[in-house]
Amino acid sequence: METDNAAEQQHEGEQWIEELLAISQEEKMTPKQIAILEAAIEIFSDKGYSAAATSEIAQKAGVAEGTIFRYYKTKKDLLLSIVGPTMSRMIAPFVMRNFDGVLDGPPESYEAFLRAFMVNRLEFARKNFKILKILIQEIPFQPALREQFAENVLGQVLERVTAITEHFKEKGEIIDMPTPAIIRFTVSSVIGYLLARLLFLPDSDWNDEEEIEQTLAFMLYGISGPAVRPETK
Amino acid sequence: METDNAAEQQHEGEQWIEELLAISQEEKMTPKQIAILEAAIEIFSDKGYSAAATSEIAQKAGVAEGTIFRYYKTKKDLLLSIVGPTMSRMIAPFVMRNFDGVLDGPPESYEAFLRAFMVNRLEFARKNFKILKILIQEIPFQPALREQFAENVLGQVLERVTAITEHFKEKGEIIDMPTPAIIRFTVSSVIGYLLARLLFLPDSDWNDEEEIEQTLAFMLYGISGPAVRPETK
Amino acid sequence: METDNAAEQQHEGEQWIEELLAISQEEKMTPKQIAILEAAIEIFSDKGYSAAATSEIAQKAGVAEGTIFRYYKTKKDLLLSIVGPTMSRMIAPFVMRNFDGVLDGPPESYEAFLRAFMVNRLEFARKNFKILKILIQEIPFQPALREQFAENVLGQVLERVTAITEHFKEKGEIIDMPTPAIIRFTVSSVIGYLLARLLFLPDSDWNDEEEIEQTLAFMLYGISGPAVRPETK
Amino acid sequence: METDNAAEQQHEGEQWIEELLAISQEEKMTPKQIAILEAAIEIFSDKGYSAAATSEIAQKAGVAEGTIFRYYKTKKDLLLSIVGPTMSRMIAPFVMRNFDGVLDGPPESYEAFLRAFMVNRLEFARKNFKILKILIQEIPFQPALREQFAENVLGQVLERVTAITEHFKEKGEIIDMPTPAIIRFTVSSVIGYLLARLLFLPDSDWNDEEEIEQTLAFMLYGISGPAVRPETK
DNA sequence: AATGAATGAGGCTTCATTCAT
DNA sequence: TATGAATGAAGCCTCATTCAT
Repeated sequence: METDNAAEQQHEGEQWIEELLAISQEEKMTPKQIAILEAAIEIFSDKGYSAAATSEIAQKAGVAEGTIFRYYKTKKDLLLSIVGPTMSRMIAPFVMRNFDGVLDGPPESYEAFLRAFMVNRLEFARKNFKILKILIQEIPFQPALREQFAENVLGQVLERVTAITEHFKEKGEIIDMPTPAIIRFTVSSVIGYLLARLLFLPDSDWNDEEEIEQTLAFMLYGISGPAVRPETK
Repeated sequence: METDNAAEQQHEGEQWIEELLAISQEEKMTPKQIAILEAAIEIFSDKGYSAAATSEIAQKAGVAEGTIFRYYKTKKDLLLSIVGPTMSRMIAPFVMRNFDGVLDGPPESYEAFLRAFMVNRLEFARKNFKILKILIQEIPFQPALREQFAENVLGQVLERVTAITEHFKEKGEIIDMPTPAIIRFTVSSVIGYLLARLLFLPDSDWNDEEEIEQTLAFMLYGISGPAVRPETK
Repeated sequence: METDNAAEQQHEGEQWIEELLAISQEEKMTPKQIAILEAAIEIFSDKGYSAAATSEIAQKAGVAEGTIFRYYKTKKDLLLSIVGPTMSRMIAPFVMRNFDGVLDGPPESYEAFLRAFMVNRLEFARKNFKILKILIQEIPFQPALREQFAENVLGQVLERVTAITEHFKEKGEIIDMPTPAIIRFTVSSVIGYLLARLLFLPDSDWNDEEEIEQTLAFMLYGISGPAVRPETK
Repeated sequence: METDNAAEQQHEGEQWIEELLAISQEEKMTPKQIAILEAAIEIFSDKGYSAAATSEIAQKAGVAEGTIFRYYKTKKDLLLSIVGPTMSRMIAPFVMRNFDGVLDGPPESYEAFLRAFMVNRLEFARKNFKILKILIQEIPFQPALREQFAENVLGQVLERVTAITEHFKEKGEIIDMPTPAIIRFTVSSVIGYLLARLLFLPDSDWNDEEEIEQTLAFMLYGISGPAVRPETK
């Protein structure tokens, strides 16, 4: 964590590099390849995939134009090499048993589960912000991405999340409403927070802990005041 | 409503044309100009602004490529001519007094207000879905759009919505939480519904009335079940 | 003459219009056609023939784009309609007997002839400056113009000027040097003055009468000073 | 000189290439870049800058159209890269001390100076004829060129030439007439010769040495014959 | 006679990709 | 392995010219 913060302060927004370095050791990436990815993320994120020029990426990476195409057959390959693995890591917690890494054991309560989930994914989103931006921008236009997304997220993740949701519904912690709706509500709320936090107002003073608690309270109890709460009549 | 649905079935996703035709009568658009806009919306929405070729737009519109540039000085002009006016109409209800057109009078309750708002904006989003998609995709890359968005939405709309929210907070219909957070929660939930309804699963069988009621219930009372509701302990 | 000066002061550099109006009465030009010529001269002169757009000419002339092509089949036609007649008028004095209009009778002396010639052609060049600029710019690129120029100037004019020059050579007023060289010297000197006067330094204070006398003195006696004059040794 | 003539006969009008090759060795031009310049000079000179198509230049140079833009960002850049350096070399003799390269020492007489100057600049103009043609054609329309011309020629050269002229005026070799007029006379005469020699009648049989002497005689003593020479009366 | 909407060929320029070094 | 010169297809845009009104 401390080294993490240090890295963040050194060059804000490039925290993804630690993840990438981990991969690079496994997959034997050369420094040039890393530089290319780093530059590509920056420029894809800034200008969009279509408007980004490979020549500009090469320049920013400090390599020759041709070098990019030694590592990635096409520009689209480069894009997929960036967002593909991130997509896998994005949904990693869901495909592990018992949400390893998110929860150390089986979640005691739905609230605890949601809280752990938010903390964990906020951290992830912060570290991979630029890549996620590229992913969101390009999913509508890249069938390859859409497919991978559909298979993984709408396939595996939804299945897993549905199971969890229904588990807590049976335990009475969640009201009796169609599971898809419940998932939609929670996902909307969490993503709403992430977008506000990282995209729309990244420079505000955010008290993450407090905001997460408020968002949790909203998801669980809504925003109705005493005047309309049935139980307080 | 019925004619609306008929139109939808005729050519799905081109409902915007009725809005546009209304404008065309006011602003005297020629059939060719309408065809250009129609084609541009389709192609921008499908491939993204940067990846869309003016030659393809011309072909789809059934005009010569040069004709596009008689009406719009540049490709970017064409983009702005599409999303600019839509942006204005997007926020139109917020800048009217008492939400004319959304509510006939001042809203009796926060719930009634939210319900009217959702119905109204869902209708709007449905009619302008492709343009809204273009708008969302391009806002990050087009300073001109960002500016207009910041001025209008973050300027006028937030001010208006804040006032309404605080009005109902004072009346006790909304719990005592920071207004920005409350706005974030409601906006997230509404947009979450719109996206699921129109973008992610447009082909599902949606019972809009019921979904809206459920979303309202979520926003007001949350998803906690009897096991955790404080008052039922 | 007085009206002439008045016109000059009204809008400097458009004196050609009087010549044009004279023609228009003969050739029945409509006001629109005159406006087109006027605009074309301005724009051809400013940006060059190739870089001038017919649309800009139409706009400046206050006519529709198509109207130009009712009077002139092509853009090149328009050019030729401007410079062709001016070319004829440029050499007009040479093809008249006894230089009518330049000299009232046969020239008494070579000096008198040169003086009258300079005064007369300076006046002409001043009135037709923009057209002459177009002519000089385009002669290298327009075979039609080159042909007309070769036929008229190198044909008729040179013949006439040669005759005059040799007439005065026989009378001993001009030294015994090849006639082509003599013509070259005088033409260079006269044109050199015209260019300096009208093109390079049009805003200087010019005393035309004095400058013409000095140029005459140069042509006749050169610039050698007493130290090298043979006769003054 | 002989090799020079040989080159001229091989491909007429491309003598500039020797100058360019000298530069290319210093500035490391590739053969393709030289071919592009060569083709551009030819075509700009033939059709004028505006009417020249980069596609035609590429074809004549034997390269792909895109290659031009690797070396020159824009078509205008290509133009400036051709005429800019030539402009510098055009005035080079004037900015050197004592006219190095034109005169070996300080000029003994005004006549000797003028003779050396004519020989030297005729040689230069012959070698750079096409580029000079482009320069003259485009100066009125290219502010960048006009500026450079004004700064260099009207700035440095005039100053230098004025000094020389006044030097010889003091020595009595030049008559007492305003210096600007004297400069105009000489420049007109020299340029008149160059144009006749290279532009108007390049195919005549020219005896350069004799023509230069005659032109010198004209500049110094004029064309008046014995009948009107004051001193011979 | 005059218009101006429409055309489409052609202009300049960009850029992903290749390949000889 | 890495380079970067070279490519040429494709992109955006201009403009002379036509033609129905």
